[in-house]
Amino acid sequence: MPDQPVTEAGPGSPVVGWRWMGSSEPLFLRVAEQIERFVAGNGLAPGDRLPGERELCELLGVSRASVREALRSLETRGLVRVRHGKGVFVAAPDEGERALQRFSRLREVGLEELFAMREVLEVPAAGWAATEATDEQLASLIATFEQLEQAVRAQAGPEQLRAMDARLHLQIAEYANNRFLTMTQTLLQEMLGRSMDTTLSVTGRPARSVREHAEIVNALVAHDPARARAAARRHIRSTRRAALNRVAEERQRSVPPG
Amino acid sequence: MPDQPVTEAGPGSPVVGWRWMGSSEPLFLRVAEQIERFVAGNGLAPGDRLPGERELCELLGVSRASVREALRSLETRGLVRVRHGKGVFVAAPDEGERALQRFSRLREVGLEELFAMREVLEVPAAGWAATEATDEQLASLIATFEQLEQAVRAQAGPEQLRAMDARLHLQIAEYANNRFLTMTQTLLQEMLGRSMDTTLSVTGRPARSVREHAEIVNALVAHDPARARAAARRHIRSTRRAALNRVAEERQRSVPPG
DNA sequence: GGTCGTCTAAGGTCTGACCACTTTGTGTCG
DNA sequence: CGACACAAAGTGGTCAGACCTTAGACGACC
Repeated sequence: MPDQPVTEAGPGSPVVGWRWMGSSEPLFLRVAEQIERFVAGNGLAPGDRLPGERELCELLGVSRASVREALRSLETRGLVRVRHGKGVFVAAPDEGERALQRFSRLREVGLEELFAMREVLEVPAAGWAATEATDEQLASLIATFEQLEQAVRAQAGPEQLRAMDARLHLQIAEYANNRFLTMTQTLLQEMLGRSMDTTLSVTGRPARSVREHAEIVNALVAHDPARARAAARRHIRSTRRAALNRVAEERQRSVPPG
Repeated sequence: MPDQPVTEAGPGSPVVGWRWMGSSEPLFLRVAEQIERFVAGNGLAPGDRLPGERELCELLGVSRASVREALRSLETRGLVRVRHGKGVFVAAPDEGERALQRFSRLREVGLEELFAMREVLEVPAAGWAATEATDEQLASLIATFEQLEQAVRAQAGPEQLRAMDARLHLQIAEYANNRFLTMTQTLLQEMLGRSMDTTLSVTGRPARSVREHAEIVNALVAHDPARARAAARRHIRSTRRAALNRVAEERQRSVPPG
């Protein structure tokens, strides 16, 4: 009985058309999309009111429960504001919220861009951390470093190595005492992890990586910002070189010259 | 008539207790909170299953519609995953998503931190933009600059000045051709705007601001990265000094020395 | 032994009713 | 005439119960 054209949907407004059209995507999701389209299509601006729940039901040919679930979803996403006794309104997500949403959709960023950002963020972070880190924090940092060292010696899997590497850098960022920086660095590491085929993660030369990390940690322990910055810069550049080379190799292997 | 104990809620499970207990917070919101608490309280880990919808209804003493709306909200926030025919599960938001959420909750960041980040981000951005911006982009940048200049000449309100200032800097970041940087810069500007009392926005000395912006724009037009970086650094530092001074004054005025 | 139904539990949707909040208009009283 | 009170309409909020669809498990049949 499903997979049939919905009953008397005359040529007037076949908004839904076919129910269960194969995809079996939940109804409320499609309703949410349709409401989004409605807003965009009719050029509704933030603050504008859109049809009431009951009206939307009729418009879209679904029950009120589905419309309400769709609205809850849209409201949670900040696209819509539902006000008891007044109606449903297009919300005005502040610029920051919108940027965040675009951020979360920004899945694919080039490796070059990400590595450029690493240098931008991590070099000053290392400098600040050298100035500001407490002895306690330095001890914790050393512990993390030693774990990394041990993991390399034990020839741990690349997945694990990458996680430890990320953790070390994140820790340094944290000790720079700048919450915005910490957040951004977290995001960056996350996207880097996703962008690199996990297998070619820790740049290939674990031994070298350990040496470079050691230089950074030593500079931090010595409270020497300039040396910390330099060490961080060297490390990131070397990592970048290795990663990009790998990617190039990979590409060459899959698409042989012809 | 509200503000009364809900009817025959015996001592069995007075989970809800009083409806409309003053706050009139929608039920489904409270339900969502309770489910969150349930997950946290019982130490449920990502992947764990939580009680079915009908069970939750009974547990919380509400209807299934409310439970479902709450779940929709939680699902949209990525805290929960609802799977047809199987049940409701605690979701495993990836680290990036969680960082993003913390980011959006991170409302109050010190001005010092934000200005430090401005320097970190905008100085290299100016350098890259000097190298990479196309003639077309430079023309657009100049247009923006002239609008700012004109606004200053016309003694526009601080609100508007700040918006134009933000737009100019955002544009530069964009021309650096690094999507991650652009996003981060957008977020930063947004938080700066929120952190400064809007009135003390554009640092006070509009004329000086225009001159400094002019230096940056000129360096970009000349495709001179070093000069662009230097100009950007000067501008940000001068802006920071002015802003922090203002804040200090403000504080002194409201809390006179004792 | 593998395959195919059937049964069960779970989410998905619908219906219609009623409750609560807002606004508005209207009517009464000062 | 004006101000306040109340009632009605419109809109979101909640409830109750029913039925449908899906996923998985279990058992009968080939």
